[in-house]
Amino acid sequence: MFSIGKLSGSTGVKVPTIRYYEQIGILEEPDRSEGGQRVYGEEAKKRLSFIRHARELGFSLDEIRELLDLADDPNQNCMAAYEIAKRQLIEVRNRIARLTALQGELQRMLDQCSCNTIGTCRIIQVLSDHSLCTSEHLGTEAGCKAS
Amino acid sequence: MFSIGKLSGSTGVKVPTIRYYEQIGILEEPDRSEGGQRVYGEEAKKRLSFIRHARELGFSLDEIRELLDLADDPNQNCMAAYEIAKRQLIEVRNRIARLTALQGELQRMLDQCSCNTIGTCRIIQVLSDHSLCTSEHLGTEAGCKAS
DNA sequence: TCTACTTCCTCTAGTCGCTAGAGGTTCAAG
DNA sequence: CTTGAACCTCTAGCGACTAGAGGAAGTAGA
Repeated sequence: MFSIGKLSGSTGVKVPTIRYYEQIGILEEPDRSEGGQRVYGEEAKKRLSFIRHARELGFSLDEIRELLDLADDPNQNCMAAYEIAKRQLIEVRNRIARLTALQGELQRMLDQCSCNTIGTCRIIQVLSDHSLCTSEHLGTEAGCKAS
Repeated sequence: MFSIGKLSGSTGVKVPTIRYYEQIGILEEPDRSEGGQRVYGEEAKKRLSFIRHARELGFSLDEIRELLDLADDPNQNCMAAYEIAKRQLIEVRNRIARLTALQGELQRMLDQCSCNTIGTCRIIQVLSDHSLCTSEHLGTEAGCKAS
Protein backbone atom coordinates (compact mmCIF):
# COMPACT_ATOMS: atom_id res chain seq x y z
CA MET A 1 0.00 0.00 0.00
CA PHE A 2 1.72 3.14 -1.14
CA SER A 3 0.98 6.71 -1.99
CA ILE A 4 1.52 8.08 -5.45
CA GLY A 5 4.83 9.52 -4.29
CA LYS A 6 6.12 6.14 -3.13
CA LEU A 7 4.92 4.52 -6.34
CA SER A 8 6.72 7.20 -8.28
CA GLY A 9 9.89 6.66 -6.27
CA SER A 10 9.84 2.91 -6.69
CA THR A 11 9.14 2.89 -10.43
CA GLY A 12 10.90 6.02 -11.60
CA VAL A 13 7.76 7.40 -13.20
CA LYS A 14 7.00 10.96 -12.20
CA VAL A 15 3.92 11.74 -10.18
CA PRO A 16 2.13 13.85 -12.81
CA THR A 17 2.89 11.19 -15.39
CA ILE A 18 1.21 8.54 -13.25
CA ARG A 19 -1.87 10.72 -12.99
CA TYR A 20 -1.70 11.27 -16.74
CA TYR A 21 -1.59 7.51 -17.37
CA GLU A 22 -4.65 7.13 -15.19
CA GLN A 23 -6.40 9.92 -17.04
CA ILE A 24 -5.88 8.36 -20.45
CA GLY A 25 -6.95 5.00 -19.09
CA ILE A 26 -3.86 2.83 -19.33
CA LEU A 27 -3.58 2.70 -15.55
CA GLU A 28 -6.60 1.72 -13.47
CA GLU A 29 -8.14 4.21 -11.09
CA PRO A 30 -6.74 3.24 -7.70
CA ASP A 31 -8.49 3.16 -4.36
CA ARG A 32 -8.50 6.34 -2.34
CA SER A 33 -7.72 7.14 1.27
CA GLU A 34 -10.35 8.74 3.48
CA GLY A 35 -9.03 12.10 2.49
CA GLY A 36 -9.21 11.27 -1.19
CA GLN A 37 -5.57 10.51 -1.92
CA ARG A 38 -4.58 7.70 -4.27
CA VAL A 39 -3.50 4.42 -2.66
CA TYR A 40 -1.75 1.80 -4.77
CA GLY A 41 -0.99 -1.89 -4.35
CA GLU A 42 1.54 -4.29 -5.84
CA GLU A 43 -0.52 -4.87 -8.95
CA ALA A 44 -0.41 -1.20 -9.92
CA LYS A 45 3.31 -1.16 -9.36
CA LYS A 46 3.83 -4.11 -11.70
CA ARG A 47 1.66 -2.54 -14.34
CA LEU A 48 3.43 0.78 -14.10
CA SER A 49 6.82 -0.89 -14.31
CA PHE A 50 5.67 -2.67 -17.42
CA ILE A 51 4.57 0.62 -18.94
CA ARG A 52 7.80 2.32 -18.05
CA HIS A 53 9.92 -0.42 -19.48
CA ALA A 54 7.92 -0.50 -22.68
CA ARG A 55 8.23 3.28 -22.99
CA GLU A 56 11.99 2.95 -22.57
CA LEU A 57 11.97 0.48 -25.41
CA GLY A 58 10.24 3.08 -27.54
CA PHE A 59 6.71 1.73 -27.67
CA SER A 60 3.93 4.27 -27.98
CA LEU A 61 1.24 4.43 -25.34
CA ASP A 62 -1.21 3.00 -27.84
CA GLU A 63 1.05 0.02 -28.46
CA ILE A 64 1.48 -0.37 -24.72
CA ARG A 65 -2.25 -0.42 -24.32
CA GLU A 66 -2.36 -3.33 -26.77
CA LEU A 67 0.48 -5.12 -25.05
CA LEU A 68 -1.19 -4.72 -21.66
CA ASP A 69 -4.43 -6.16 -23.02
CA LEU A 70 -2.46 -9.12 -24.33
CA ALA A 71 -0.59 -9.54 -21.07
CA ASP A 72 -3.91 -9.73 -19.23
CA ASP A 73 -4.95 -12.83 -21.14
CA PRO A 74 -2.22 -15.46 -20.70
CA ASN A 75 -3.90 -18.10 -22.87
CA GLN A 76 -3.90 -16.05 -26.02
CA ASN A 77 -1.42 -16.69 -28.77
CA CYS A 78 1.41 -14.25 -28.55
CA MET A 79 1.69 -13.61 -32.27
CA ALA A 80 0.15 -10.17 -31.82
CA ALA A 81 2.80 -9.18 -29.30
CA TYR A 82 5.45 -10.46 -31.65
CA GLU A 83 4.10 -8.30 -34.45
CA ILE A 84 4.05 -5.19 -32.31
CA ALA A 85 7.62 -5.74 -31.20
CA LYS A 86 8.75 -6.50 -34.73
CA ARG A 87 7.17 -3.31 -36.04
CA GLN A 88 8.98 -1.41 -33.32
CA LEU A 89 12.29 -3.03 -34.23
CA ILE A 90 11.89 -2.03 -37.86
CA GLU A 91 11.03 1.50 -36.80
CA VAL A 92 14.12 1.68 -34.62
CA ARG A 93 16.33 0.37 -37.39
CA ASN A 94 14.97 3.01 -39.77
CA ARG A 95 15.59 5.73 -37.30
CA ILE A 96 19.13 4.58 -36.73
CA ALA A 97 19.73 4.61 -40.47
CA ARG A 98 18.40 8.14 -40.85
CA LEU A 99 20.30 9.40 -37.85
CA THR A 100 23.49 7.83 -39.10
CA ALA A 101 23.14 9.75 -42.36
CA LEU A 102 22.58 12.94 -40.39
CA GLN A 103 25.58 12.22 -38.26
CA GLY A 104 27.78 11.88 -41.32
CA GLU A 105 26.51 15.09 -42.80
CA LEU A 106 26.97 17.03 -39.58
CA GLN A 107 30.43 15.62 -39.11
CA ARG A 108 31.40 16.62 -42.61
CA MET A 109 30.06 20.11 -42.05
CA LEU A 110 32.07 20.50 -38.89
CA ASP A 111 35.22 19.04 -40.43
CA GLN A 112 35.11 21.51 -43.26
CA CYS A 113 34.49 24.55 -41.10
CA SER A 114 37.64 26.59 -40.69
CA CYS A 115 35.92 28.99 -38.34
CA ASN A 116 36.53 32.28 -39.97
CA THR A 117 33.70 34.61 -40.75
CA ILE A 118 30.14 33.62 -41.44
CA GLY A 119 30.57 34.71 -45.04
CA THR A 120 32.89 31.79 -45.72
CA CYS A 121 31.45 29.43 -43.12
CA ARG A 122 30.98 25.96 -44.44
CA ILE A 123 28.18 25.23 -42.02
CA ILE A 124 26.06 28.09 -43.25
CA GLN A 125 26.91 27.23 -46.84
CA VAL A 126 25.88 23.64 -46.50
CA LEU A 127 22.63 24.58 -44.84
CA SER A 128 21.95 27.01 -47.67
CA ASP A 129 22.62 24.47 -50.36
CA HIS A 130 21.46 20.91 -50.10
CA SER A 131 23.50 19.90 -53.14
CA LEU A 132 26.63 20.20 -51.02
CA CYS A 133 25.48 17.16 -49.11
CA THR A 134 26.82 13.78 -50.05
CA SER A 135 24.34 11.41 -48.59
CA GLU A 136 20.61 11.49 -48.57
CA HIS A 137 19.33 12.50 -45.19
CA LEU A 138 15.73 12.93 -46.07
CA GLY A 139 14.00 11.35 -43.14
CA THR A 140 11.84 13.53 -41.01
CA GLU A 141 13.96 12.77 -38.03
CA ALA A 142 13.53 16.18 -36.58
CA GLY A 143 12.18 17.86 -33.55
CA CYS A 144 12.30 14.95 -31.23
CA LYS A 145 15.08 15.87 -28.92
CA ALA A 146 15.43 13.46 -26.09
CA SER A 147 15.06 15.03 -22.70
CA MET B 1 7.25 36.30 -57.71
CA PHE B 2 5.31 33.27 -56.58
CA SER B 3 2.27 32.37 -54.57
CA ILE B 4 2.50 30.33 -51.42
CA GLY B 5 1.55 27.25 -53.42
CA LYS B 6 4.42 27.69 -55.87
CA LEU B 7 6.81 28.36 -53.01
CA SER B 8 5.58 25.20 -51.36
CA GLY B 9 6.04 23.22 -54.56
CA SER B 10 9.55 24.47 -55.19
CA THR B 11 10.82 23.97 -51.64
CA GLY B 12 8.90 20.93 -50.54
CA VAL B 13 7.56 22.70 -47.48
CA LYS B 14 3.81 22.39 -47.08
CA VAL B 15 1.62 25.46 -47.33
CA PRO B 16 0.34 25.44 -43.74
CA THR B 17 3.89 24.94 -42.54
CA ILE B 18 5.03 28.05 -44.41
CA ARG B 19 2.28 30.05 -42.77
CA TYR B 20 3.26 28.54 -39.44
CA TYR B 21 6.87 29.61 -39.95
CA GLU B 22 5.67 33.13 -40.67
CA GLN B 23 3.50 33.08 -37.59
CA ILE B 24 6.33 32.15 -35.27
CA GLY B 25 8.55 34.72 -36.91
CA ILE B 26 11.30 32.71 -38.57
CA LEU B 27 10.02 33.68 -42.00
CA GLU B 28 9.38 37.34 -42.82
CA GLU B 29 5.89 38.51 -43.58
CA PRO B 30 5.77 38.66 -47.37
CA ASP B 31 4.16 41.29 -49.55
CA ARG B 32 0.53 40.79 -50.42
CA SER B 33 -1.41 40.90 -53.66
CA GLU B 34 -4.30 43.35 -54.00
CA GLY B 35 -6.63 40.62 -52.84
CA GLY B 36 -4.48 39.98 -49.78
CA GLN B 37 -2.68 36.81 -50.85
CA ARG B 38 0.97 36.24 -50.02
CA VAL B 39 3.52 36.96 -52.74
CA TYR B 40 7.09 35.73 -52.34
CA GLY B 41 10.40 36.51 -54.02
CA GLU B 42 13.69 34.66 -54.41
CA GLU B 43 14.94 35.73 -51.01
CA ALA B 44 12.06 34.03 -49.24
CA LYS B 45 12.66 30.90 -51.25
CA LYS B 46 16.32 30.78 -50.20
CA ARG B 47 15.43 31.33 -46.60
CA LEU B 48 12.79 28.63 -46.66
CA SER B 49 15.17 26.18 -48.32
CA PHE B 50 17.69 26.91 -45.61
CA ILE B 51 15.08 26.22 -42.95
CA ARG B 52 13.98 23.03 -44.60
CA HIS B 53 17.47 21.71 -44.94
CA ALA B 54 18.30 22.53 -41.36
CA ARG B 55 15.12 20.79 -40.21
CA GLU B 56 16.15 17.72 -42.18
CA LEU B 57 19.44 17.79 -40.36
CA GLY B 58 17.54 17.73 -37.08
CA PHE B 59 17.98 21.30 -35.89
CA SER B 60 15.17 22.74 -33.81
CA LEU B 61 13.36 25.84 -34.99
CA ASP B 62 15.04 27.79 -32.19
CA GLU B 63 18.45 26.69 -33.39
CA ILE B 64 17.46 27.56 -36.93
CA ARG B 65 16.46 30.99 -35.76
CA GLU B 66 19.96 31.43 -34.35
CA LEU B 67 21.57 30.09 -37.50
CA LEU B 68 19.50 32.42 -39.65
CA ASP B 69 20.52 35.39 -37.53
CA LEU B 70 24.13 34.36 -37.99
CA ALA B 71 23.70 33.85 -41.72
CA ASP B 72 22.37 37.38 -42.01
CA ASP B 73 25.62 38.87 -40.75
CA PRO B 74 28.46 37.58 -42.96
CA ASN B 75 31.22 39.38 -41.09
CA GLN B 76 30.58 37.69 -37.82
CA ASN B 77 32.82 34.93 -36.58
CA CYS B 78 31.24 31.60 -37.25
CA MET B 79 32.20 30.04 -33.94
CA ALA B 80 28.60 30.28 -32.80
CA ALA B 81 27.38 28.33 -35.81
CA TYR B 82 30.07 25.77 -35.16
CA GLU B 83 28.90 25.34 -31.59
CA ILE B 84 25.29 24.87 -32.61
CA ALA B 85 26.22 22.24 -35.17
CA LYS B 86 28.51 20.49 -32.74
CA ARG B 87 25.82 20.36 -30.11
CA GLN B 88 23.53 18.84 -32.69
CA LEU B 89 26.11 16.25 -33.68
CA ILE B 90 26.56 15.20 -30.06
CA GLU B 91 22.82 14.95 -29.68
CA VAL B 92 22.55 12.79 -32.77
CA ARG B 93 25.37 10.54 -31.59
CA ASN B 94 23.65 10.07 -28.25
CA ARG B 95 20.41 9.20 -29.89
CA ILE B 96 22.09 6.67 -32.12
CA ALA B 97 23.71 5.08 -29.11
CA ARG B 98 20.43 4.84 -27.25
CA LEU B 99 18.59 3.51 -30.26
CA THR B 100 21.27 0.92 -30.87
CA ALA B 101 20.80 -0.37 -27.34
CA LEU B 102 17.05 -0.51 -27.93
CA GLN B 103 17.57 -2.33 -31.17
CA GLY B 104 19.64 -4.99 -29.45
CA GLU B 105 17.09 -5.46 -26.74
CA LEU B 106 14.19 -5.71 -29.16
CA GLN B 107 16.09 -8.15 -31.32
CA ARG B 108 16.86 -10.32 -28.35
CA MET B 109 13.22 -10.25 -27.30
CA LEU B 110 12.10 -11.36 -30.73
CA ASP B 111 14.78 -14.01 -31.02
CA GLN B 112 13.72 -15.60 -27.76
CA CYS B 113 10.01 -15.59 -28.52
CA SER B 114 8.80 -19.03 -29.47
CA CYS B 115 5.31 -17.75 -30.17
CA ASN B 116 3.20 -19.93 -27.99
CA THR B 117 0.76 -18.47 -25.52
CA ILE B 118 1.05 -15.10 -23.85
CA GLY B 119 1.62 -16.85 -20.53
CA THR B 120 5.03 -18.04 -21.69
CA CYS B 121 5.74 -15.20 -24.12
CA ARG B 122 9.21 -13.87 -23.82
CA ILE B 123 8.21 -10.44 -25.06
CA ILE B 124 5.67 -9.94 -22.33
CA GLN B 125 8.08 -11.36 -19.78
CA VAL B 126 10.86 -9.05 -20.74
CA LEU B 127 8.58 -6.04 -20.66
CA SER B 128 7.42 -7.06 -17.21
CA ASP B 129 10.89 -7.47 -15.85
CA HIS B 130 13.65 -5.07 -16.70
CA SER B 131 16.26 -7.33 -15.12
CA LEU B 132 15.88 -9.67 -18.09
CA CYS B 133 17.53 -7.02 -20.23
CA THR B 134 21.21 -7.25 -20.88
CA SER B 135 22.12 -3.76 -21.91
CA GLU B 136 21.12 -0.48 -20.44
CA HIS B 137 18.57 1.24 -22.62
CA LEU B 138 17.65 4.01 -20.30
CA GLY B 139 17.44 6.96 -22.62
CA THR B 140 14.14 8.69 -23.03
CA GLU B 141 14.11 7.87 -26.70
CA ALA B 142 10.41 7.43 -26.79
CA GLY B 143 7.39 8.79 -28.48
CA CYS B 144 9.11 10.40 -31.39
CA LYS B 145 8.10 8.24 -34.24
CA ALA B 146 9.18 9.66 -37.54
CA SER B 147 6.38 10.37 -39.92
C1' DT C 1 -2.45 18.80 20.49
C1' DC C 2 -0.42 22.18 17.89
C1' DT C 3 2.42 23.58 14.28
C1' DA C 4 5.12 23.35 10.43
C1' DC C 5 6.19 21.15 6.39
C1' DT C 6 5.75 18.00 2.84
C1' DT C 7 2.93 15.65 -0.12
C1' DC C 8 -1.18 15.33 -2.21
C1' DC C 9 -5.49 17.01 -4.87
C1' DT C 10 -7.83 19.12 -9.29
C1' DC C 11 -7.65 22.06 -12.96
C1' DT C 12 -5.89 24.62 -16.79
C1' DA C 13 -2.47 25.78 -19.98
C1' DG C 14 1.98 25.14 -22.24
C1' DT C 15 5.66 22.42 -24.82
C1' DC C 16 7.25 21.23 -30.17
C1' DG C 17 6.38 21.26 -34.94
C1' DC C 18 3.27 20.89 -37.26
C1' DT C 19 -1.70 19.14 -39.26
C1' DA C 20 -6.73 19.30 -40.01
C1' DG C 21 -10.86 21.48 -40.67
C1' DA C 22 -14.47 25.19 -40.99
C1' DG C 23 -16.14 28.80 -43.44
C1' DG C 24 -15.19 32.25 -46.51
C1' DT C 25 -12.46 35.03 -50.47
C1' DT C 26 -9.48 35.58 -54.54
C1' DC C 27 -7.48 34.15 -58.67
C1' DA C 28 -6.76 32.01 -63.30
C1' DA C 29 -8.43 29.30 -67.13
C1' DG C 30 -11.85 28.51 -70.46
C1' DC D 1 -18.95 35.01 -66.68
C1' DT D 2 -18.52 30.85 -64.57
C1' DT D 3 -16.22 27.30 -62.49
C1' DG D 4 -12.97 25.30 -59.61
C1' DA D 5 -8.65 25.49 -57.60
C1' DA D 6 -5.97 27.88 -54.58
C1' DC D 7 -5.90 31.12 -51.19
C1' DC D 8 -7.36 33.52 -46.58
C1' DT D 9 -8.03 33.48 -41.14
C1' DC D 10 -9.10 31.15 -37.20
C1' DT D 11 -9.41 27.47 -33.92
C1' DA D 12 -8.40 22.99 -32.28
C1' DG D 13 -5.83 18.69 -32.24
C1' DC D 14 -1.71 15.40 -32.13
C1' DG D 15 1.67 12.66 -28.46
C1' DA D 16 3.49 12.37 -24.11
C1' DC D 17 4.06 14.73 -21.06
C1' DT D 18 5.40 19.25 -17.91
C1' DA D 19 4.44 23.41 -15.18
C1' DG D 20 1.93 26.10 -12.21
C1' DA D 21 -2.03 27.88 -9.38
C1' DG D 22 -4.58 27.40 -5.41
C1' DG D 23 -5.98 24.57 -1.92
C1' DA D 24 -6.56 20.04 1.12
C1' DA D 25 -4.51 16.05 3.47
C1' DG D 26 -1.02 13.67 5.84
C1' DT D 27 3.08 13.35 9.00
C1' DA D 28 6.84 14.36 12.20
C1' DG D 29 8.51 16.76 15.98
C1' DA D 30 7.72 19.95 20.25
